[in-house]
Amino acid sequence: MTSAAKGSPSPRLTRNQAMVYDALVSASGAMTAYQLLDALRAEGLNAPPQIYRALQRLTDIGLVHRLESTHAFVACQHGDGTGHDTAAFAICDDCGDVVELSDARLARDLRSLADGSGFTPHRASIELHGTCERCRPAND
Amino acid sequence: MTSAAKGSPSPRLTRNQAMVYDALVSASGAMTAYQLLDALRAEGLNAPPQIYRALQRLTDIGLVHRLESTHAFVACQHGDGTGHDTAAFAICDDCGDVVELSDARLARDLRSLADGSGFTPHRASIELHGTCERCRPAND
DNA sequence: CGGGCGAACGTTATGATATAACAACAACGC
DNA sequence: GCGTTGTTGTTATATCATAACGTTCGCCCG
Ligand SMILES: [Zn+2]
Ligand SMILES: [Zn+2]
Ligand SMILES: [Zn+2]
Ligand SMILES: [Zn+2]
Repeated sequence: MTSAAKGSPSPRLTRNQAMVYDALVSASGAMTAYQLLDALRAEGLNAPPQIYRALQRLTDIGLVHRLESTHAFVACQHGDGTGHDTAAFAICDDCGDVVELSDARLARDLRSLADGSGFTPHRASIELHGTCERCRPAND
Repeated sequence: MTSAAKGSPSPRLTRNQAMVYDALVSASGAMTAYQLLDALRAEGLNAPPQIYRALQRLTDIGLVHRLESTHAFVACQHGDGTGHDTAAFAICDDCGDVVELSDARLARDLRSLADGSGFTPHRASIELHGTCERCRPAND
């Protein structure tokens, strides 16, 4: 029924989880929890916990990423959320567009940098703020 | 008088800014704005805007960094806050300790990764969560 | 000296983000 | 049927951050 509940490697989504995920996929960029709530009131979601619970599950299984620097959430741009341990996000401060970048070299550098100080990383949050290609000519 | 107002390249700090900065330097790790407020009530700071304004100025001039993933603030560990455009933070989820890492290779990789998608970065937020050296044996 | 002016301050109120807690309900194995 | 487990809907509350406004401070210049 929803675009996400089919034959993916992820566990099946509940109704609320699918609604939130579909909203994020339809959106061209990131959305905050309360933007999602506003968008989904018409479909029966009324209160923050319903949104945050769905987002928690979706981020746990890797279908959605949380952008710490903007308190927003974005659908994973790598299909089903499998296979990237170190993702970086390029966030355009002009238009809000978000691109998910993945790079093995970056992951390796981060790991070795952490190792150098005896740190064992479990997760990383890498967010670049700046201007995207489309917005650059305008404010050059 | 304060530890920061001397012959640095930064402008002199006001009384409130110095109080907040000193509190962060004294703290071994990061503090949230409201933790700072609680710590500085005895010295006359009463309301959130006083804290947030000082933090804004301190982060603008590079003496303090904001940790997006924990909504906390930490004094720059590179002396006076000059000369690092790409800092990464290793945050121990066990003890809260924060180490500021700086690496030219990481900065270069990030820049080339962004360039590859036409993105012009202005600032980066790189935060690693995990376990620090001292805490690792305990929960291995 | 004494305005004039811009930055910083103190205060009140409010906005934005996120979670605790609990009762009702559905799904499943037995 | 019946316990177990996880999801749901709901209310209330906690946590993080800023708007707005009048006052005071520091400092330059006439
Ligand atoms: Zn992804
Ligand atoms: Zn843009
Ligand atoms: Zn620093
Ligand atoms: Zn630790």
